[in-house]
Order: sequence, then C-alpha cells, then structure tokens
Amino acid sequence: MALNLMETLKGYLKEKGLKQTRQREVIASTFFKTDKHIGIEELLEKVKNIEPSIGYVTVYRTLLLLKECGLAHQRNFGDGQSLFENAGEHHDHMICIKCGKIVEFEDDRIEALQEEVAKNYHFKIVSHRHEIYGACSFCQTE
Amino acid sequence: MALNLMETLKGYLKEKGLKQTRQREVIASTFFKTDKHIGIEELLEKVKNIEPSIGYVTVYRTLLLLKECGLAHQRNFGDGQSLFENAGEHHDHMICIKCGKIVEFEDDRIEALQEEVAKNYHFKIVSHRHEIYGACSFCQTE
DNA sequence: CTTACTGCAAACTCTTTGCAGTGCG
DNA sequence: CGCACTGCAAAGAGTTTGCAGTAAG
Repeated sequence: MALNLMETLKGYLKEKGLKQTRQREVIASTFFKTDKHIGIEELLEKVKNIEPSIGYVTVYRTLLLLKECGLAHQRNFGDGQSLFENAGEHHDHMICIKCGKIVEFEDDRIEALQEEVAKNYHFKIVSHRHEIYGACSFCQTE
Repeated sequence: MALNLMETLKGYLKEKGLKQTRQREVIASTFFKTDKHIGIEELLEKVKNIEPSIGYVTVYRTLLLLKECGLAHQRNFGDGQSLFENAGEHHDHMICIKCGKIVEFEDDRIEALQEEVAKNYHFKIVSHRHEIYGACSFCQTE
C-alpha cells in the first residue's frame, strides 16, 4: 500500500522533471505510514528521528508537493494550523470540542446524497470535508 | 429576526455582567444583517461606514463574544483567514476551487444521517460543517 | 466610582519566500 | 554541468494580548 503510493509519487516526479531526493523519500514514506491526519511540526519531528538534518521548510514543501499530485489533503480544523491527511485514507471527522479527540467516520449514504446535491447545482466535486463538532462519549459524562 | 438576535445578545451581556456599548451595537447589528459568512476585515469595513472610529480589535473581540454566546460560528475555508457566519442562517457550502465562489446548500436527509452516525458513536453534536470543493457550473465550461 | 471596554501598538503563530550553497540526473 | 532542491533566515498574513485612557452601570 505505502509502496504503491511511493511509486505514484516517483512517477509524478519523473513526469514533471522533478528530482527524487533522500529528504523526499524519508518525508513521503513517513507521511504514508501515518494513516491519520498529521501537522507539519509533528511530521517534522518523526522525520528528524530518521534524518535529523531535515528542516521544517522541506517538510512543508514536500507536503505541498504531495497535495499537488493528489496524495495528500490539507485540512483546517479550527485551531489555526493545517493538518495533512493521506489521500488514500479518506474519511470524515467528528471532533470533540472538550478533549480534542478526533474520531473518523464514513457513511456511503451521505456520500451519495452529497453527489446528488452537487449534481443539482451542476457542481463537479473534487473533494469534500464533513466535520461534526460536539462531545465524545467520554466527555459527555464529565 | 435581527431584532430577536440583538435581544439575545443583550440578555447574554446582562447575565454575564458585561457592558452594552455603542460599538457592540453597531458591530452586532451589522453582522446580523449579513446573512452569509463574513471576514473580520470585511465586517470592519462595513462597520466603519457607520462609526469610523471602530478598530479591527473591537470587531474581532465582538465576534468572539458572539461566538461565545452561540450567535456566530467561526469557519476556516482553506484560505488562511477565518470567516464568521450568523448562527441563525445555517447551511453547508460548496466552494469553487477555481473562482472561489461559495454556494450554500442544505439537505435534511444528510443532516438526519449525520445524526444517526453520531448516535452510533455516542457522540453529542454541537455543530457541524460540510463543505464540498470542486468546480462550479460556470468554471467547468472554461 | 468601579469595572469592563476600546484602540493602539506590539507580540505571536504559522505560513511562505529569497537566497546561497548542495546534489540529483 | 545545469537546474532543481535544501536549509537558513527573514518576510508575510492573520490572530491575539498588554496597556493606558474612556465610558457604561
């Protein structure tokens, strides 16, 4: 799975005349291993464990690259910073406004209705985000 | 409608021992008149037409206040800045990734399914956002 | 009068860009 | 070798806070 994604990335680089570097290799493979949303800083930290010389900017630019070739999605949950998500792992989110926990969900019926709505507006869907904010089961009992 | 919202705000202020000022009056009523999402700068501009001395910070803090008492929701569409939305006017959004146009939609069946999903996870919904990104009818033909 | 509010300016946070050196192809 | 990539540092953009003066209750 992750191998497949790496191949897709390499194909994209070759096609665009971009270069395959050690840094991109480390950053992308680490990112693909993380099957949930991850922030730049957090990814940087993981990447530094493997290759300490890698800087914030390179992680940032690599994530933009992944986004550009459709392998990552950028999200903004209300806390000011961007989180990136492995595009292969699409799901929607329920965010607990008390403890910050993020639970993922998926519902094909909702996806279908969404398609229908877009169709009515002659709107061509590229991606979507659906987030539910509230209290998770644990925080309700406090 | 807007009058009703102003009353709600005034009630909240009184309850919390906060003060009712000319600035808050102007900012809130202008905000309530805008039935779509608005940014801080944009609201500031409208407000300055009525009361030129009002500053960015006061608009900002008033919006936080409205958010606090549930009269406004804060949104982050991927462009870096926050938009605020009149809580009375809930709807979901389709955002054109080419021209930036935002179309609003509403579908009760989706809302219902969402409730169902949350129930399955014992999650208590406070609010939600559902955004569809893609190409609007106009931009598809270009 | 007391306490909250306002507006300025400055501090922050996160993102984005410029540049000189590095290294892939 | 040429051109893209890297990492630093600095610039931007938007948000948040400190403070002294102002005004609501």
